[in-house]
Amino acid sequence: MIVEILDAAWEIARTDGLAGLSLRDLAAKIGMRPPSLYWYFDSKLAIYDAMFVQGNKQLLARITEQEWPADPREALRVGARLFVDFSMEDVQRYQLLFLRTIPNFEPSADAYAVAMQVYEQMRDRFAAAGLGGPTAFDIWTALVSGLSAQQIANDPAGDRWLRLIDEVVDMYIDHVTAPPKRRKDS
Amino acid sequence: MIVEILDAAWEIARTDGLAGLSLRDLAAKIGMRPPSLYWYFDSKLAIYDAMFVQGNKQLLARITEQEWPADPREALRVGARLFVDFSMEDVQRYQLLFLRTIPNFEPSADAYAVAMQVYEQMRDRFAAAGLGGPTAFDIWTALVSGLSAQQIANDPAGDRWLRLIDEVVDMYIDHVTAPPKRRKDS
DNA sequence: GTCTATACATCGATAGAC
DNA sequence: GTCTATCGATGTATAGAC
Repeated sequence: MIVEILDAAWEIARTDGLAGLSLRDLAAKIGMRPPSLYWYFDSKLAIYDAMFVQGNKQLLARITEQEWPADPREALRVGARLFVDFSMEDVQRYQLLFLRTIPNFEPSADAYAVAMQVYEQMRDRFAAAGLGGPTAFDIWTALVSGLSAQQIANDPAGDRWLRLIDEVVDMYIDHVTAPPKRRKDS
Repeated sequence: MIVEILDAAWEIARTDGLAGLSLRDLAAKIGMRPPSLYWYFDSKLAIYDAMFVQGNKQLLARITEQEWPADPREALRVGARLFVDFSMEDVQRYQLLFLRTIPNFEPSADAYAVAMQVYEQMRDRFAAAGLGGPTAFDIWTALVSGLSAQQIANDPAGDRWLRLIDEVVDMYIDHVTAPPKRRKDS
């Protein structure tokens, strides 16, 4: 039953926006009365919390199922595409997982733990490719996050930033594999 | 008076979230009754619209006032820092201007025109630095957008991504000034 | 310009019967 | 587990007096 509720919640979020989700509509969509929802969830925020977990688990599954090329360049391309695709697929899910947009909602400890699993999976996969330390990884997350954000905000139905992935990956690899340069301020 | 209303609106948004803005609270904050607001604005969305314009004008002013170094590398650093600083300063403003988070709100034509001015200002300044065409600019906006997004989402009070700006700019400049390489897929 | 009064919808949540 | 009934708050918006 919980699964049905969450499915309906996602569906409503996709049409009315994440903040547009109401317990009335949610209950109606599954042929229930609003109070019945409280048998499954303590509050509306608890529903957001469960959706947050669900979304992160979906992403985690993608990462696990993905076949990861041994070549670092190819691995990065695959990883970036995976993330941007996942974000574009469902903008409301993207908002819930990666932007702080619902007032008073922050993931519970349990939910946050799942999000951390996603982060660690990506970081470990990144480290396995031998592509540098924590700073390099922060730059990498900024690149992927930026491509997603621009794609979703400014060309949600197109591929204006999606198609830049290969070039960005090349830029990034050239950078992290280049010999360190003296800069005037160092 | 309009200015007072908008000031109060921003203040409420900063404490209750952008979506948490209510005409009741807004009127109360400036010693008015809710209906009086309708003398100044046609609706609540019109208030968001005015805030959207205000925020974009603030950013436009920053760009105009900024002293822009002649050296492209320095100019990019300054530009990136300007944008990330501006975003971090007021997360709710960042949400309103750059994320689509309020259900049913989209900027009016007039408001959108101001946003376009910002975009064109940045694009022209970028072109003036002789740093390449439209694709290069799209990559640049993705970089800056990604640094902002990560900084705000994951280290709002720190500088974990802010301090990566110099390195990212170097990476970017190395890329756009490098001789084009043959890639295996080209 | 600002008010009182109020309409009217919607919301999250609880009590308690079944 | 699900319901009816309902609370109390909140929301945007309008009519009309002053």
